Amino acid sequence: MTDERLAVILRSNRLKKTTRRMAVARMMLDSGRTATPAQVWSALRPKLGRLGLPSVYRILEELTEAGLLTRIVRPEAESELCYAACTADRKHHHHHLVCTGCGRVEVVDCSFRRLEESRIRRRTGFKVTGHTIQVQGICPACGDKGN
Amino acid sequence: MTDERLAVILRSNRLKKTTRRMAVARMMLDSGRTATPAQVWSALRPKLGRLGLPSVYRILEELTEAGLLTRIVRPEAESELCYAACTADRKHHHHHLVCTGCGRVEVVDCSFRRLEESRIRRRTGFKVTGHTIQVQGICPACGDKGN
DNA sequence: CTAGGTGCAAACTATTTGCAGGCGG
DNA sequence: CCGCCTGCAAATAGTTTGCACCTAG
Repeated sequence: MTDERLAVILRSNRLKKTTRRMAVARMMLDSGRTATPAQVWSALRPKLGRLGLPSVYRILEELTEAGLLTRIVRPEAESELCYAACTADRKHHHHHLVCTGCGRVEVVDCSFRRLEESRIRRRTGFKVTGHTIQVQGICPACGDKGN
Repeated sequence: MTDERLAVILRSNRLKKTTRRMAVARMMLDSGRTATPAQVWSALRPKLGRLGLPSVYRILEELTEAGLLTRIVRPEAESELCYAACTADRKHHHHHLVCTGCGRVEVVDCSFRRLEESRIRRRTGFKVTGHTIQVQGICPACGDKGN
């Protein structure tokens, strides 16, 4: 994504185009990988001079709110916040596929609703209102390295 | 589950049959609902006299290790530990269906592997190594109440 | 200019650990 | 009576908040 497009998105979410926001957004969008607040902080602090960890938390949250990022749950560290860029259309329900080797994130569209909801209702009587699917895997690059 | 059966499971996991462990296990098994450490603590403290919150954390962890409980992720409070009794066979891969009304937990067997893994591999090249599915819904009892 | 952004310090929350004393087998 | 169990206090880790100063628009 271009800086211009990014700036437009920030503006339409009433967020000023600041050095820190642009840097965080750039890093997340360009890497296509998961990152924790602490990881973002240590990656950007050298380049930005002073950078507060609380600012990183705030910015990641704002960018998520703005639809640029998404929260990722890593089963091995559920309690730690983790984000990834997500440029997929929000209206199109989808899931994230996370490489346990490098943190790379891919989007897969969702077949869960169609396939499972009626089956679950029939068997348990539960009316399904939502679901969270997080798929772990090894991306092609990491797979090649490993073998 | 009977107290005898419970005691056997504790013993086979090299855990002594103590008042606290039995009380926590009983509460979780009998309710069939999710509970956080703090909830377990406030429910049992009156009955047990002194009970340390750290003990509750330790016991919930041990019972999970012993296969009596399972960790539940609630999307609305991901960072807080939460457990539920899970008597389903571990070898039989399954998912948990959590009622957002009352915390009741049901088991649904897993159709994800069969249905999705090959599709994902074909489309993205990722080799799927694991997945977490948490389904939220409204149980029949809560549904009736609501309407 | 002025509202929003940011660094820093400090507060908070949930969780974990160390250890002295207690209790089950 | 030995070694696991537990309460308590304190430490930790991650996250959030308050506030004075700064900067984009």
